[in-house]
Amino acid sequence: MSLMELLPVRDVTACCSPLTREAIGEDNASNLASSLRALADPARLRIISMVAAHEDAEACVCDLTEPLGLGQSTVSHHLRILVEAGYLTRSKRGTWAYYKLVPGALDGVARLLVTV
Amino acid sequence: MSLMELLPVRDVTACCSPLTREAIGEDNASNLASSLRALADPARLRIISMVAAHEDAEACVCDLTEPLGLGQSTVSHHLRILVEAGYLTRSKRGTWAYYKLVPGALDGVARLLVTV
DNA sequence: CATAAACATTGACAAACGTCGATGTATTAA
DNA sequence: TTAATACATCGACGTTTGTCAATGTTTATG
Repeated sequence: MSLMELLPVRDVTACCSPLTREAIGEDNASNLASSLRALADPARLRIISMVAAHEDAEACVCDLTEPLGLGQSTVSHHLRILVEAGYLTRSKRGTWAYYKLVPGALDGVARLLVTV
Repeated sequence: MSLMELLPVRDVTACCSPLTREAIGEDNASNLASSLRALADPARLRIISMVAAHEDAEACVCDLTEPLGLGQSTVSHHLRILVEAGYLTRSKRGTWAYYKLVPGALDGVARLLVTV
């Protein structure tokens, strides 16, 4: 178990000014890189997109496994990364775990990339 | 030498609609993931930021090596990834290689992440 | 031509990553 | 209580990644 797993979920929006506005510091660069690395995977991008497109804008693991063409444990793994990075929330109801987008999380990282 | 190196530099802006607007396809997810993976490294984020902050908004390898605290070959490696991903251009003058931001490249990927 | 400078490329290595199958853990249903 | 379902976690694996030292390449200079 790494240290990262014990820390609270990352708040992507609480950071620095846009990347090209002023020279980014070492720590902010590492944080932003972590946020981007969580997004930089085809399966995880599709998960985010599928969650957003799903009714009530939430989805359980079972909704994602088959369309992704990945094993259940792999999907759980990706969801975990997205939750820890602050892009998704998890709420358990019965035996199901429902995942939702965190409002503003994607916009927060997008804001840091924009140059205009 | 991989196939990727022979292809023209990726155009990040020529892609799909925002990630959360409609379900992203498999190919678009892979392409966007590649674009994000190129950004998802602290050294490369700092390179982009330093190039933007440098005078005339361009910098050579020698400008970057020391502040990054990385070897010259490592910096060249990162620059290569950023050029191939379409974020930087390279122009050689004399023995120097000058790197500049590709206008709109960062905004293109930011646009795909934004939800509003 | 010979040397030096700036950069690219190669090869090697350890660390991180994506995937899977197997197992563990709640929760519901019979 | 037993069985089944939905999901998380673990262990193992092949692949990719970031880094460096060494070498190759190009351009300017003596």
